[in-house]
Amino acid sequence: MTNSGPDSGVQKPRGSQFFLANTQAVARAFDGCGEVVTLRPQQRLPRATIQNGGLFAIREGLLALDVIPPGGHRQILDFLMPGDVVPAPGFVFPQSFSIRAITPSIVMCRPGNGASAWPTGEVHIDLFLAQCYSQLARRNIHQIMIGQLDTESRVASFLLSLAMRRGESLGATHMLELPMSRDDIADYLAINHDTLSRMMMRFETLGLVRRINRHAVHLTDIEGLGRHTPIGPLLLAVFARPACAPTPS
Amino acid sequence: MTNSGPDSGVQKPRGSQFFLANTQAVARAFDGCGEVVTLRPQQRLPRATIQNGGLFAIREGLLALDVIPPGGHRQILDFLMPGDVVPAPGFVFPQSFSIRAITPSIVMCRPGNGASAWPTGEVHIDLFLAQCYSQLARRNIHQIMIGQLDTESRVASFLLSLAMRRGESLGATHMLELPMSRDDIADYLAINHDTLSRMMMRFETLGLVRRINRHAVHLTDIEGLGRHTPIGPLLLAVFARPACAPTPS
DNA sequence: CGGCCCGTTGAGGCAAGTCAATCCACGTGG
DNA sequence: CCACGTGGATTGACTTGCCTCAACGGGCCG
Repeated sequence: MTNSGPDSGVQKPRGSQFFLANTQAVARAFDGCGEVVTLRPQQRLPRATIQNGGLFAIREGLLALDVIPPGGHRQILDFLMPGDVVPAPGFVFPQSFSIRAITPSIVMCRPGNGASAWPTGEVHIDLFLAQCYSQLARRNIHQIMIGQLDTESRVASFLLSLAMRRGESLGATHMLELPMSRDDIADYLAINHDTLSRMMMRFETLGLVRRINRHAVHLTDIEGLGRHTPIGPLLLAVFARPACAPTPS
Repeated sequence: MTNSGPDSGVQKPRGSQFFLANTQAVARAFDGCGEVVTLRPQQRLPRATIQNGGLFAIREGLLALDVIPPGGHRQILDFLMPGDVVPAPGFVFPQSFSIRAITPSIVMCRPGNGASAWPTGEVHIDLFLAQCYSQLARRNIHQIMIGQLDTESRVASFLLSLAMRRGESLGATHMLELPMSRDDIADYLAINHDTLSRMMMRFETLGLVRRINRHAVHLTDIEGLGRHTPIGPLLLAVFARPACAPTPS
């Protein structure tokens, strides 16, 4: 891997500017064509809304995309942030899927799945294709994390990817909020929360992170964390920019 | 949803007819706008082709979508069959991803990712949105399989899902070809091939399957297999129809 | 007939899961 | 301002399912 080294920090200055642009573009595209839902923590999008199909765009807040298969444990497929767009048709079995707010959130819901839902030829559709690809890319990475990394690598990858998604470029150190509970993180990483806790403690004794409180950690050694995951480059490629969005012409 | 209950068996006569229709629609949409590549077993799509981006449609054969992260093991994200369409932008890190033929295959490659690649307003774009959603749905299910099922359930789920994808509706018994190697299956299920082998043997002694030869098994007790996976309804929803395709109006 | 590759077994170890106890942060009410 | 209760987080002891590694077997092809 060529860029977990010292030069990996070389900043592509895309981060927050692009992020903002993307979020706003999404908001514009959804404007006036669907309901806007406000959610309080732990509240879910109404099932009816989900079963209507369509697209969900995150306007504000942090949310979790949950699945609870019949007779199974909860699993979190993704954490959603402003600018993310999730297509309902990906939820093949709507009663098992839900979108749950972790912090107070605003979600825009746009009905209709096909291109016909948009005025023909409009750029919006490219935007949503890009979002769709982005979702796919994230699932692919997540799959790799779950499928072949051990606990240590998973946790390190998670912390790094979250820091990357949070927008700004990464320095040597980074303050990271973790609004979600340990259970949420554990369910995202497909490990149990005891093991997660042990691993976080281990990272602390290794001097990689410092716990501020329940909902915030200070990543004191980004590069060190990077050495604990084999997929640093992949994470950068997927999470360091909000989407494989088309460059606006 | 309405189709997990006992009435879910109520056959939407989707199976093979729809499957054929879908495959043909995809072929038409790709016709004349990109190269057609023929692959022999274990051959991969040229890296250059993948890095060009665009979409890949399977015309014939069985293929595997591989990832080999830098320094990691091979992982198979999906098995691809005729009618499937995979968007390259999902491969965030093209040098890690590849499309490999398992049986002799034909793949159509269409350049361009955005809607602009298609004549505006054409139905094709709906078709590909649907395919994109279908990919997403499959990744979601796969995630659940890897993330929370034990070995036994994974193998049972795999056998069932493969039988479902093969088109026809399932009876009490089913002849299933397994053109891929045990290693391929193991890498798809994120278990090692020793464990997989043990599990297949176990299913045989339980009377659930009968091994015909290296590349074929007879599923002698579909319902029994179903009792070994908690996610039967999910599998049906995702795999029993080729895609969440738009109903042609 | 012989070699090779793929698949099947077996023995043993370890990482991670389970279960249960404890700790701590935080809010509440006296 | 402090005792108290609650729920999340941490820790420890124990168990186990799966991986590892190594040997064996059996088709398949030259």
